[in-house]
Amino acid sequence: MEHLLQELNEPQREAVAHTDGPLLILAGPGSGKTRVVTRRAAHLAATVTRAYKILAITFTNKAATEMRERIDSLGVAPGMTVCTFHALCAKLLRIHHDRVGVPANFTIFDRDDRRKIIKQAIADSDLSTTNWQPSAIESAIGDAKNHMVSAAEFAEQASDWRERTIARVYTQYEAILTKMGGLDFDDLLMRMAVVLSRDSQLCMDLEDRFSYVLIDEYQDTNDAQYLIAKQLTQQRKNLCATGDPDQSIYGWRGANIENILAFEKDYPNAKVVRLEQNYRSTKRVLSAASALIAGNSQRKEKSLWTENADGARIRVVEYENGDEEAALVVRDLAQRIREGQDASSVAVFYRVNSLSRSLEEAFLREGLPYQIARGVEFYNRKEIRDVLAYMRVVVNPADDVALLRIINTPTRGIGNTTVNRLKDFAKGTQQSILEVVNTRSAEDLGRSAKKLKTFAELMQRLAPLFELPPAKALDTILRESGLRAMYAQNIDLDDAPAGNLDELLSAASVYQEDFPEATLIDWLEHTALVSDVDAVEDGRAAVTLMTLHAAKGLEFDVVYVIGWEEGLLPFRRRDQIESSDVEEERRLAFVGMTRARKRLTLSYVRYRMMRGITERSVRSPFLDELPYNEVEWPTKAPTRANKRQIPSGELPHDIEEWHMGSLVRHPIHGLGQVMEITKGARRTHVDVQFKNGSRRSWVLEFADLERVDFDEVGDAR
DNA sequence: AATATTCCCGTTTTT
DNA sequence: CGGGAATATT
Repeated sequence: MEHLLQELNEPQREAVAHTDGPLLILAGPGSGKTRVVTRRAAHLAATVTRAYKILAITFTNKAATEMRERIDSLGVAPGMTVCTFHALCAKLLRIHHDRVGVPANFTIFDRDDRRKIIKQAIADSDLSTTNWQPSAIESAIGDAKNHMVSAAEFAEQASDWRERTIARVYTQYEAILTKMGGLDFDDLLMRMAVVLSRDSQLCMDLEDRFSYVLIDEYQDTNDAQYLIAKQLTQQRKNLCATGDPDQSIYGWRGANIENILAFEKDYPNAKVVRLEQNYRSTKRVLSAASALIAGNSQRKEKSLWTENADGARIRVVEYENGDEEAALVVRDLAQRIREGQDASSVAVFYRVNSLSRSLEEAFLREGLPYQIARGVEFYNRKEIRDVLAYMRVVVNPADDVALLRIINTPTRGIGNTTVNRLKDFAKGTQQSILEVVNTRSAEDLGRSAKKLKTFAELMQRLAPLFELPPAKALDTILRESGLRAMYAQNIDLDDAPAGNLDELLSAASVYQEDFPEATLIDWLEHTALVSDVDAVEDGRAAVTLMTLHAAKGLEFDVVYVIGWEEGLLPFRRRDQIESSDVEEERRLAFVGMTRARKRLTLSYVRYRMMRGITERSVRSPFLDELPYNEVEWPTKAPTRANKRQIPSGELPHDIEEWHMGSLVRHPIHGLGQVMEITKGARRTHVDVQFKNGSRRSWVLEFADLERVDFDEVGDAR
């Protein structure tokens, strides 16, 4: 087992060699975390325990797969459990369904399903979706579940009318879920956390089953996940948490950075290992990123260092507008690629997806291959969801969401009127829609009674499929339902649905081979929880475009991060006075920067068009936090000859902080002072007295003015 | 029931 | 400006 401890630096070795008791691995970017985690798991399996006693939990399937593969390659006996939090909970809830109080065949509802049910719940509560936005209610409920607040508790705590109303919808939402035998993603975690806190015997049994627990990306855990981890390791405290508070970027999704920050308080005798040596980036990249993140107060300090080369200075570039930015960034990276840089090791990151459009156009114009990393897709395609809906009803006939999807797909003459009638019959009863169809008389069902009968017979025929292996069941469904025929008809060259169905079929076959014992329920669960089928293809010779969030965990030789502007990089919603969480935004910028191995370019524009409106923008204050000498600052605006740049500034550049007395600069009139500023409902006017004697006024948005810091006027930098 | 039109809304999104 | 969804049209 000595080889597991080879080729490690000192803290890495310490972490790998640690066996019993709590361990916190604070892993800076590029510090070899995965290597340490996998080695440690292998080491445990070889020394103090057996592989099947180890549980490794990740957040994404991708991470789980990678970890599993790397552990396998270390020559560990098979049997280790490596899975996502959600998959773990789904499995455990399924096994212990009677103790939890959920049906054994519960369906996992995804975001789409959830939205539909929420709309239903809003309607059931006699509210209009105009006044009560489904998305707002959805996030309120999701929030509650992240904090393990049940509908009843929510209602109890509700202090105003709005909250009481949301409580009503939440209650109704839960009622619908229960009736349908469904759990949403948040439920998987919440139910598990709740059952563990009530059932100490179960905790002990599970701790017996999994003696060593390892959690990756611990900074991203929410309250439920935190509790699950805690309860799974109650007796022996064999919890190893790895992560980096500086890379916590999912606070808005319920992740609680305190979980990792307070780890030592939760586990007082915890061993803490800091992985600070970086093997990825140049010294310049690292010091710039470090300087930026030092601006945060909520952190566990690390001093990142590297033996890598100094590297090129970080470039900060100013462009006139988004189109120019896109065009010139693409031209710049095209040049790099021409010089021999591999396109697949080049990436462009942005804060919001909308910035990808102009980039895409630029890539197309330049004729350069690119790929946009957007997850989901495959299992979200209509044809895939159609088939899966059939399977869902087969497995769980109470699943009305799925049933309503397929009742007229392919079209079989069952229209809205009929469907509404069915819904009415089912409402307020414990009957599912399918039961209504099966039990109501022909008179009740109305004109479409015959067609409903035919449909009911179809479902009757499909019902026994639930005990068949997935591929076989899938094939039968495709044939019997008429879906295959339906999709065989339209052969769009673009994306052939029929081909996707075949792909799904082969995925089922592969699954079946991998897990010969698996049932349709397992396969369905798999499809609900594993959706990264066609995420980013690596190895393709294309430049990668993605959001900063999506970039976490990846690395590229050459990185561009665009849109370093006030309101966009520390993102601020227009209607929000407070910028949401500047520290999290700074971490996001940090994550983006630390993806770069060799070259890093940050850009901002003077005018940014968003939602069809062009607005004057102010460069991100984050740029001012970068170390002055490590950065190649913009010298002059490329298309504005006589515009002087401010290389660094301490004062905020926020347009909303313009007030009387502000010093400004105009390309023609030169230096001036704001004499008057009037905020109208739509436009803000400025009146400026210039040093050269002229006095002018503009609408601020269109004024070619730039704010100047007081101490820069004398400073001829 | 399929298609055209208008309307609305706008950050990130591991499962 | 542009996508998705609700609504109107044939």
